[in-house]
Amino acid sequence: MGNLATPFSIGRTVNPVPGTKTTGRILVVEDDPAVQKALRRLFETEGYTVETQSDGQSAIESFQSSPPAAMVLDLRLPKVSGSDVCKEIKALSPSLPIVVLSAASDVSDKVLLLELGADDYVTKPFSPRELLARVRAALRHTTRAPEAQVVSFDDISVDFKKMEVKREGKIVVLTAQEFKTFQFLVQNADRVISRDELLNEVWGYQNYPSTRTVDNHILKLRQKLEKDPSSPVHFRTVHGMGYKFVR
Amino acid sequence: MGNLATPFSIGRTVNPVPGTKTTGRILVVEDDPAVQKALRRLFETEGYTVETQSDGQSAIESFQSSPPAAMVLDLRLPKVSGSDVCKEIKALSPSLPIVVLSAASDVSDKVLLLELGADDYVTKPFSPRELLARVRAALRHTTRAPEAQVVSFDDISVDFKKMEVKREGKIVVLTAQEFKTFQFLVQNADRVISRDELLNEVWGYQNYPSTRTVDNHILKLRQKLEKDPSSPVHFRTVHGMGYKFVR
DNA sequence: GATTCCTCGTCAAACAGTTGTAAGCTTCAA
DNA sequence: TTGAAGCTTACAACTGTTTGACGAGGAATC
Repeated sequence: MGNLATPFSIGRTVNPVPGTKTTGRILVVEDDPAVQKALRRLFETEGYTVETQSDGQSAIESFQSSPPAAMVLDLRLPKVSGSDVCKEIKALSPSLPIVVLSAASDVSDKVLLLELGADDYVTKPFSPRELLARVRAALRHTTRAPEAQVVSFDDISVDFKKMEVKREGKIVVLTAQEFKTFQFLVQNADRVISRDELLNEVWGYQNYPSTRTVDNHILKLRQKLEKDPSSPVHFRTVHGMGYKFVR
Repeated sequence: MGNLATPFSIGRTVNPVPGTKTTGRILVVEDDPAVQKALRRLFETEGYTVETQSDGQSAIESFQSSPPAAMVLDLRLPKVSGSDVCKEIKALSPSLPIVVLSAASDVSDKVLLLELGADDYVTKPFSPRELLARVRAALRHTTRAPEAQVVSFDDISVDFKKMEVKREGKIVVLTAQEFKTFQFLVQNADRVISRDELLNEVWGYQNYPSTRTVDNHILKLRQKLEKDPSSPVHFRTVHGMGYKFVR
């Protein structure tokens, strides 16, 4: 199910898997409990994980302890104003998408938003769908990595845009999950990857199946892509550790 | 504001192609230093080179000494007005994309903009993402080879200008939404496109229907354009991912 | 080298999620 | 008021994923 390339696993850079669903953790900063609740529901029903904070100070702390995939920020906040939160966070992490909620009067002032560094905004009262759409758009644009679109090796070539894998010139049909797994492995070639990591990165937070599931997907990939699936060359097992993809 | 995502803004297709390189030099003409700074940051984080000028006179001089790839121009400028700058530069170099920043009151009449020769405009306050999108779109105009106005395949031909689709020489009537969907798919042929992306790009922010709606439109397109709608050749389903249009 | 414990590969049934389709509803404009 | 477009809903049909069982193969210990 959902996945997102959690861009922020602890202390390591992970290649996001593009083309996956845009789920992930969203930090909602809003002081009105009613709105907070509504926003939580809105995003959760769409498969996002939601963290809420009611004031600017805790928002920044939360951001620092575990950066979310995107942020929805009310400009009217107690203590530290939303504007300051926005500026501060954008200074720390320019690529983090921030969508600002504001009263119409807040943004009457020329280009305030631009100066804040916010990516987008909706004015209250806003349509839930519009907010959703904007958050999605914001996420999508940052998620899209300008990575190689086509990778070839051996007699195999992969086109990530088309989501197409060829072997000896013939198209090999991979399922969505197989493809995501393959893509992650390819983009992390030569590195040993544990089942847990695969589950985290390819499957994501939402559902977390057993490690046997990973085995099965590796099995399928071997069957479909290895010359001799019983003695795999590319999809190597690292006993007691996980798997390693070698070109 | 016009809907960015609709393929019909300003008489031309906004085709958000992912992976498009966003490089080039942008000349920003803006007198407010704060806004100037914010714009610089906005574009620079996206990989553009930015040159700023604070008044019309220097803008024109800068343009003449080294023409940029695109221009962002505030209408309210000291000395020479933005309008005059726009006219003058468009006279010198009609193909240079110019996106105008204006207060809502300035452009009460769209005709004005046409007279100026501006390619697009955003009114303050604007969403940074929107400005970015419009500049990108404007750049694509000139950067890209002009897109085919007529596309043919199989026994189908589409004339995007006329908004006319023919099958076996006979006109097939598509509704507006069907046509937009079709157009987006055709212009992103071979790429797997998720329902979310379609909703964002074809439907846009203002209304954001359920993903089932997308299915229905695909259904209609298949019925109208596929030889055998029950085993579609062109409008392919990519299970768990979305759709892919193949010629 | 034999024994034991653990990990991994494999399979097919059960389950869950996704998509196709039709029918009804809402909206908007004529 | 009516009709067309397009959105929503419901559900069946389908496809892919997960699980659990079992045996084979490694690793560690003696």
